[in-house]
Order: sequence, then structure tokens, then C-alpha cells
Amino acid sequence: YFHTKMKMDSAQADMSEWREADFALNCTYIVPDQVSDPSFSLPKAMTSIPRNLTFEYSTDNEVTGVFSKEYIPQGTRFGPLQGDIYTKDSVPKQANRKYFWRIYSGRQLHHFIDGYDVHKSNWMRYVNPARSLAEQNLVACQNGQDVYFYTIRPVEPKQELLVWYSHEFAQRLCGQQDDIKQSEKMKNRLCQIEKKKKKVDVSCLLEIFFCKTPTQKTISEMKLIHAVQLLIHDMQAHAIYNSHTHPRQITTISAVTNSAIPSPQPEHREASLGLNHSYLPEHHPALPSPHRNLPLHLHGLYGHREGLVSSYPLYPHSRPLQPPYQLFPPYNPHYPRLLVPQYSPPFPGMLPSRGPMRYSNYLGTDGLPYPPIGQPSLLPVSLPYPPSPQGGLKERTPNMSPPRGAPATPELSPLPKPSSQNQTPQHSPSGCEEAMNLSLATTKSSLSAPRNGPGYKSLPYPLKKQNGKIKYECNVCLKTFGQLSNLKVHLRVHSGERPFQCNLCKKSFTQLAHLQKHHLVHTGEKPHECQVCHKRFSSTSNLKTHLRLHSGEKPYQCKLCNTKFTQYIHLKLHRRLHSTRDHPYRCQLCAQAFVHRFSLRTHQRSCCPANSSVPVNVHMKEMVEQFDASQEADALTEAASPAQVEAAVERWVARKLEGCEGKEDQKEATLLLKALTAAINTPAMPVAQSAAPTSHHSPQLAYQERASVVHLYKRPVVKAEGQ
DNA sequence: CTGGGGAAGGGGCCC
DNA sequence: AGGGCCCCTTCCCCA
Repeated sequence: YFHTKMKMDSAQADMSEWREADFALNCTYIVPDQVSDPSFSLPKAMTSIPRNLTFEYSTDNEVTGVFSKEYIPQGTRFGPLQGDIYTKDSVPKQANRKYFWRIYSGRQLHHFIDGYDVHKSNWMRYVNPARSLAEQNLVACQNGQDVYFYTIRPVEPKQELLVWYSHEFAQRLCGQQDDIKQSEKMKNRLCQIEKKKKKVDVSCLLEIFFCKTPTQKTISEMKLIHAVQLLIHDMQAHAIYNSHTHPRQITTISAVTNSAIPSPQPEHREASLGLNHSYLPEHHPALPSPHRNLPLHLHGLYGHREGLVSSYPLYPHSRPLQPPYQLFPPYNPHYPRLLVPQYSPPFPGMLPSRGPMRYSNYLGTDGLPYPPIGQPSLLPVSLPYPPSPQGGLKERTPNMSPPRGAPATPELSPLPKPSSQNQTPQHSPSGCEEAMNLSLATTKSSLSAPRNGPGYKSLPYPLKKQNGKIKYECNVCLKTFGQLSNLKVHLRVHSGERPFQCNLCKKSFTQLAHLQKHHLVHTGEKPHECQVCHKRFSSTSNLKTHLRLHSGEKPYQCKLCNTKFTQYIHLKLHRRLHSTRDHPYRCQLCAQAFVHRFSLRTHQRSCCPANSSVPVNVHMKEMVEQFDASQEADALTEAASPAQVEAAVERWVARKLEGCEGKEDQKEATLLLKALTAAINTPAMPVAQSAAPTSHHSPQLAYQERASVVHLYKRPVVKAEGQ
């Protein structure tokens, strides 16, 4: 794993200059949502989460974030984001725009995706926004008319997914290129303010934000606001960019923003904007609150410009300071975070506060207490992206010409299934008449590039030659395969892709065969019959296991007590008994633990693999372990003399040999007995003196702390793990 | 609690 | 590429 990780890290691509289309075209892994039965009581926002992800809940069972369950490679695509779709004109009046994403067609706002309704949206609404570049691991891109999240760096297990807009996304959101000139004056003015440490002007600007309803704001005011956004953004970007050479600059800027911006008064905002509490940005600490309250039409102001440049003007693209996404200034919790009204984080999930987002709150009249208003409203002053409302946007991907002026986004309906992209085979055929026809239902593997879109491309599987044969190596776990198709199937293990779905229960699988086998669950069919008892089984494996009952075969044996089992799981469970039993005497060299002190001594003198002074003898090692667990050993006291131990070993060997007729076995047993006896009687080695009961996982520590403790009959409790 | 049996899912190899 | 098959593992339930 470590090797893999290192390899991945070193191979990490620099995506900092990738455009959204690049993400779409070059992503390596595609992780579709889990498809679940719509009749499930849980909303889709909860059930759609891919298997390699998991929610984090607050004590109230509210989703507070999305975490990885396993290693997720860089270049993995999640999505698309789902939700209700509204065109500019069809946005319900009472709509809570907190979860709005803007989808653009070219530079025109085309529609909104609203993640508010947990039954229409998917898990992505719960992803929190990154508060800094350092913690960002996902980038949101609009591909076609869908929003996807791509991993911009490998995500370790149990890490939280934190997203921020792609360059272009942010750009579209602010769409202000030609506002720059107009804002120059403002910038100059504010720079002067900075120099003079005047705060009033900025405060005034913010007042406009907080105290006037959109309609009360004049166009010039809005432009002013926008200019401030740009300025702040610019200054931050500049500061970041130059942070190495001009470290103070950041400080300066933060000081300005910090002092300049008064704490917004939530009541003001609420009252002035006439919004109900659910509009409050506060739920999203990471979001600049004022901005989030901006009505969409205000953003629309910025949306009509033409001639956007693909690269964000404020970010010199020349030399990234830090790998991917150095767009984020370092996050400093001491910075005032409420400044920059900007990027409104899309969805709710983006509750930085980790604040409760009880999904039930979204079901109807929530009434509730979204996270505290005061604090969460803070945002990272550092977020460099241009101001953006809560919208998603659209961009022009090479292969898609946006349906200009398309009607109320028919094809976009998130309800059934996202766009054509990301289609998994189970969805391809229509109708449920095919429910029973597995082959029909799974005609095409989604490994092939999705129809319209970006896809699975350029799989980075290295070719290797092993023994003259070509091998395909998985770039995630380094496992090699003789056939490319096997590797491709294998890759689903990492991507979480499960292209084969059961039409009856919606469960999905990585392989068709598994789906087929699963299907027997529904039909009740049991094709495999036991010829002895005529019991029937759904799989050969299960029949095989069953046959052991007749044959008496018990392939799984406990090394310690020789108990045998027909199934591995039984042995595993059984082993726990040994380990939960006290094993207070842990070898300092190899960490192996024993029930008895004399066993540890013998082990160290005869077969400790870490003791270079004794020949490694696997049989001997097992013998010691077995004897340690034997009734003969148990009968001894810890203070038993070498002679007593030797006698016990003899009894144990004799018992073991009962019923054992093989001369070889006897011979070997005799030899081992001799060796054991010799070891028992060998003068103690230095290391043996250190034998001490262990109450820790760390042998060293245990030794140091407990060396003087002598346990005789009462063994200290030990929490030895496993085995 | 432990052993034991079955059901089901998952990974991989071969053809 | 995909089907078939095998093996392994885990979960669940019961005595």
C-alpha cells in the first residue's frame, strides 16, 4: 500500500491548468451514484452515495460531510450532481436557492440545478466546500450540462471530500472579465484605503450588501460590489502568488479585509432580503455569506458578457506555486472569513460548519435551526474564486454545443437518471419488461466511453513484461493481469463502478456473472444439488462447502488447539478465543504473545524469527505456540521449573502423537521434543530476561513499564488483537 | 458465547 | 470483450 501510495503521489498529475474539458476527457475513473429503489424510504440524497464513500453524521444523525472509505485515486469522477432543474424563468418563487447550481450554455445562464430536495438531489449536496487549497481534493466542473466532481489528488481512506469550483466554473460564475477595467478605479481606491487603513468605505460597500434588497440596489452599487469582489479576489490571488517572495503581503491583505469588514448582521440580511432562514448563507461557513444571499438575477448581471478568456485573468498561469490548485490561498483561521462575497457554495452539503443538515429539514417545513447564524457565516477570506452566486454554470465543452434557448431543460431532468453520460448499462434498455432478461439489461459495459461524453480514457495501465509475458498493471494497487480485460474489470474495484444492476432490487454488481448469480435470489432457483442429501444450493461454492459435511473434511485447523473447521470463517471466529484469552507475555523482538512465561522463554531461545542467534524453525515455532495453548501448559504454574515444563511438554507431545501412526511424524515430534527440551533448559538469553507481561500493544513500552511486575496465576488482562 | 450451517457477494482466472 | 467458473469471504441465523 505504501508503495502504491508513493507511486501515486509521485505520479500525481498537475491538474492546475486543466480545463473542465480536460477533466472530462482525462479522468481515469468514473464513479456513478448508487442506484436504489425509489420506493426506499430514504431520500436519494442519502442512498445515492457511492460505495467507496460514506457520510459522516452528527450526533443527531444529520449528515455533516462526505468521507472516503478507501483510497481514491486522483482523476476520479463523481457525479453528476442531481436535483430539480429550473430555467431562469421557472424558478419557484419560494425556492430556497441555497443549493442552486448554475448551468451555463456558452456564456448564457441556461438553467439551475437545485439540490434542495433530498428526493431529487443526490449525495453530492452533502459535500462540504474546501476552505483552502490545502484541503481541497475535489474540483467541480460543468461537463455538458452536468456538474461533476473530480479528485485532483489522491484521497486517502477516511478523508473528507472537499470541493471547490474549477477555474472555468468560477469564471463563469463571476463572468466579469470586462468588469475589470471598470473596477480598476475601485481597486485603486481600495488600495489606498489599505494604505491608509481606512475601513469605512469598505464597510459602506458591505452595507449595501446587507441592508438593501436586491431591488433597492442600484446598478452602480452592484457594480461597486462586484468591483470589491474582484479587488479582494485579486489581492488575494496576488498575495498567494507572491507569497513566497512577499510573505507579508498576505498579512497585509488579510489585515485589511479583516478590519475593513464589519460583521454582517444576520438579522439585517434576513430582514432586508426578505428571505426565510433557509436562505441564509450561514449554513455555509465557507461561503461568503453576503454573497450567498445575492439573488440570482443579480448574478445575472455578470452573466451576459462575451469574450471570456479561458484562463482566469487574475491568476497568472505561468508557474504554479504549489501543485494543483494553487488557487487557494492558504487558509488561516484567524483571517476574518466573512469578507469576500463570492462563490456561493452550491449546496447545502457545503455546510462547513459541519452543522447539522438533517435531511428531514428539507422535507417540507423544516423549521430549523440551521447552524448558528453568527459563526458559520464566516468564510475564508482566502477563497480566490470570483464571486459567484449559488449557481452552477455551464461551459462549452468541445463536444457539446449547448442547446441555446432550449426549453425548460427537458433532457436534463435529473429525476430518472442523469444525462446520457455516465449511463450504466442497467439503464440502457428501457422498460421493465426486460427485468428478467439479464443479458439485455447489461448489454454494454460502462467501461467504454459514455456516449456523449467524456469518458474513460487513456487508462494509465503500464505494460510490464514478466517472464516474457505482457502484463497489465493496475496503477492503483500494482496488481498485474495477463489480460487487459481482466484489468479493466479489476479497475472497478477501485472506481466503485458497478455497471450491472438488478432490475428487481436495484442492487448493482461489478460483473455480469455476479448479477446473474444474484438473480437466483429472486427466482429462488437452486441449480446445484447435493447428491448425498439432495439439498439444493444456489452456487457451486456453497454446495462445495456443504459437501464437506458429508465428507468430514475440515480444511481449516487452529494452529493452537488443533480444532478443525469446515469453513474458514469459523476458524477465524475461533481464533479470537485464543487471542481474547490472555496472552500477557509478549516477545520483545517479534511481538508474538504467549499465555505462559515459560513459553515466551522457550520461544525466544529456540525460534523467535527476530532472534538471529537461533535458527529459524517454523515447526518449532508452531510447536511452542501450540504447547503454550495446551492443557498441559495450562496446568503448570508460571513458576514451574524447567524440569516441570519439560515434563509437561513430554506429556503434550505424547498426547499429540496418540493416533498418529506415521513414523515420520513420530520422528519429527521426537526431534522437536528434544529441541524444545533443549530450549527450555538453555540458560536465559538477555532478551529473555526482558520477558514481561504486556498490557500494551507496544512490547517496548510494556517491558519498560511492567518489567518488574510478576504475574503468576492471575494473568494481566491484555488486549491483544487479532489472530 | 461458541460452533456450525447456509446465503450471498466479490475477485480473479481461463477460455 | 465478455461469459463461465472457481474460490474466498462475510453475514446471518440457529442450536
